[in-house]
Amino acid sequence: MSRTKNEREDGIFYKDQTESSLIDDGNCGGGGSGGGVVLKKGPWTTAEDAILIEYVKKHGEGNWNAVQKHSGLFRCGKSCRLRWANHLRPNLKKGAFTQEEEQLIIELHAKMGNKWARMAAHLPGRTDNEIKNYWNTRIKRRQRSGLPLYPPEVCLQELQESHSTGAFNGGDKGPHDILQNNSYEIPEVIFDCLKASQNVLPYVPELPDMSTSSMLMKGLEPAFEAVKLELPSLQYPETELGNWGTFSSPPPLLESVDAFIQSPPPTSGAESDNLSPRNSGLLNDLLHQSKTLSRAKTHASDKSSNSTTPGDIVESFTFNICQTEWENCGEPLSPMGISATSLLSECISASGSSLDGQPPAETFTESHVKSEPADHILTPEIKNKSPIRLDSCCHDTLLASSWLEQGCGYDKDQTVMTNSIATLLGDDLSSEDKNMAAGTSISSQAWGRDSCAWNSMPAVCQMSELP
DNA sequence: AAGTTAAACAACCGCCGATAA
DNA sequence: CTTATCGGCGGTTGTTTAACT
Repeated sequence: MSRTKNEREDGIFYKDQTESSLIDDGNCGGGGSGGGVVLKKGPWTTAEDAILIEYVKKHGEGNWNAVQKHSGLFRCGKSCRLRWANHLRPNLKKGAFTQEEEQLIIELHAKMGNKWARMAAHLPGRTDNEIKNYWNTRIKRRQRSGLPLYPPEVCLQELQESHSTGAFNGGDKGPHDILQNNSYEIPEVIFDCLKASQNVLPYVPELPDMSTSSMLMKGLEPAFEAVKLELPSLQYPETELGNWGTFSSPPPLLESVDAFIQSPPPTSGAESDNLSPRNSGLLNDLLHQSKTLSRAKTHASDKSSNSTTPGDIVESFTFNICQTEWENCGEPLSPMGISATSLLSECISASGSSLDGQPPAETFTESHVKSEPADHILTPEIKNKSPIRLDSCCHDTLLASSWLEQGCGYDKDQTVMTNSIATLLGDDLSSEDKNMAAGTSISSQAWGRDSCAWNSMPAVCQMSELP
């Protein structure tokens, strides 16, 4: 699509241009640059563009708030900067991304996450906004079709790079790492685990930002990570929500979860850094994982529900693997602490307390990162490893102990757990979960022990309770 | 042909860090 | 040292168009 509104609408105001003009709210144009002047919003006209171009030619970039003062352009400085950066500045490359660019974006995103500006620096002529839009569209598209966001080769490449660059060197972050993540604080407890389990979690640079469930998913399906990490928190594809018909849990429940997830932890501000917006991907974890699990579970019995693409099959397959892995962990059935504790226990095991001198993390990686067939993963060897993880699953110091203890006692007192969850998540969940506990709802499928969604929950707790 | 959905694009908003006053 | 301002960034929303039913 090469359409440009300004070309088409040359000189013609859009409806909202004439109606939505707003007094500068201070956020835009800062400092009342207009002194109450009504600043225009909405699409730019070519006339405005010309003014801005002329202004920049004369005065150069920067000092954007002066544009309105000196050029007669009724636009706030921010708007001018954005317009210039995204559309008017020279050497901008227009048109669709080339395959090379797309590949680069994927690779860069695997390294950097949602650092659009940094990614744009690697793509001459492209803007962060373009890349961001591309990526968001890609996410939707891939998610809709049930495909992993990252191609396997990218995952492998990242894995190899993370190994070869020593990116897992604990507190000694290399320049590469620092450059890319200089604003991130890596929780020590997580990091220590990671140091010992490099193979499990190949994408070091992303670690501070990802939910623990995402970390686990990395181990299970590296390509899946970005879907969870980077999906804008409120851009839930409606088709996804539609898939909740498979479950009895409606979207509002998830919103509650999301609110819970995104609520700043009560303990400290530093932790909120770790719950930066990108961590909002957890809800998407829930959505996508649940959807996929649902597909996986219902695939055999309900082939008529949706047309199934090969990608769907692959992903469902993958999640059967994932699910089986969790089941094999034999961890508590509670909504709390499953995937995360699995992961952490994996880390703990690998960090020196592994049983029988086995390298569980390595095995883990061999099985999943390399995307080996499920029959490999489902081998008894793997299953036999489950006690190792189970062994330390409840040692997770990151979880609220009492709550976790309740959670670990799922079989004994799920009601207690249910009430705890309900306290946090509200009545919607409460009723759902009670149904589940009572075995009266099909949501048990979604929220029971097999549930990736529930398994994702502890990530929140853990991340928020990190020191 | 009309309605619906997905994709692409543009722009705004809010937050945050840097820096000048 | 504090405050205000600016610029940048990432998230989100809204609009338009193309494709599909």
